[in-house]
Amino acid sequence: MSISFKELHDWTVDTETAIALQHQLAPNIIREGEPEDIEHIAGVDIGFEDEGATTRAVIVLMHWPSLEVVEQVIHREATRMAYVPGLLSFRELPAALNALQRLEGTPQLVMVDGMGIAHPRRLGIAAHLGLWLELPTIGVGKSRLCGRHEPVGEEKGARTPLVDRGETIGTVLRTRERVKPLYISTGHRISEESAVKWVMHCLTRYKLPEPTRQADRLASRRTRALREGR
DNA sequence: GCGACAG
DNA sequence: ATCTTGTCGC
Repeated sequence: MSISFKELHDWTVDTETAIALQHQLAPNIIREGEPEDIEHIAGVDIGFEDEGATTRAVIVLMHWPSLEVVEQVIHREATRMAYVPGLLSFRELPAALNALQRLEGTPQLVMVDGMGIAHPRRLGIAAHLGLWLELPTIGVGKSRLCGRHEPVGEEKGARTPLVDRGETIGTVLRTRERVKPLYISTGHRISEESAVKWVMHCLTRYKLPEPTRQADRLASRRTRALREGR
């Protein structure tokens, strides 16, 4: 897919600049909407190799509603920044964008590992990516960054709101029985309700929705093959 | 000042 | 995130 990459080549910034940028960008996030004419959904997964020196971005493009993988991209590049809670997007987005640029197809919805607006400054990696792509995005987190919530029901589909400073910023969702719940939050151009609905739509027999699960699976499979092959 | 802290 | 084998349980 074609994207505008103006600042991408020197995106490394210091902590204060990153935080200022988040404060500046967050107000532009659109927390409502119902993505339409969905034909393809993309899953984004970021991993690290060489003790963190290399960043690996995996993109999986999947057809809806068959959930069949139609395209995949694995991109590697030098890691730019260290991990700092709250500044994840500055560390992982460059690689994700370069990987997306290599994607031939274009998704109408994107799912990302991590938070959408369920972030201290309401600009988690999924929200930041959505703003950049101007596409609907959903944050699919495996653990909590901020906010509090009541215990979640045990049955699949059980949910409870994630609240921070009096504001509902996401949904804690049980995607499978006897497994830790996921933290779903709006990224951009989609309502919380719709975000949860799409995650549910993409669930099969696993904890993660297919887009991110397939991206994860592809990442570990290739990494393993590479290791065993040398 | 003391914890908490996506991936 | 990543390092790592087997093992207990639905």
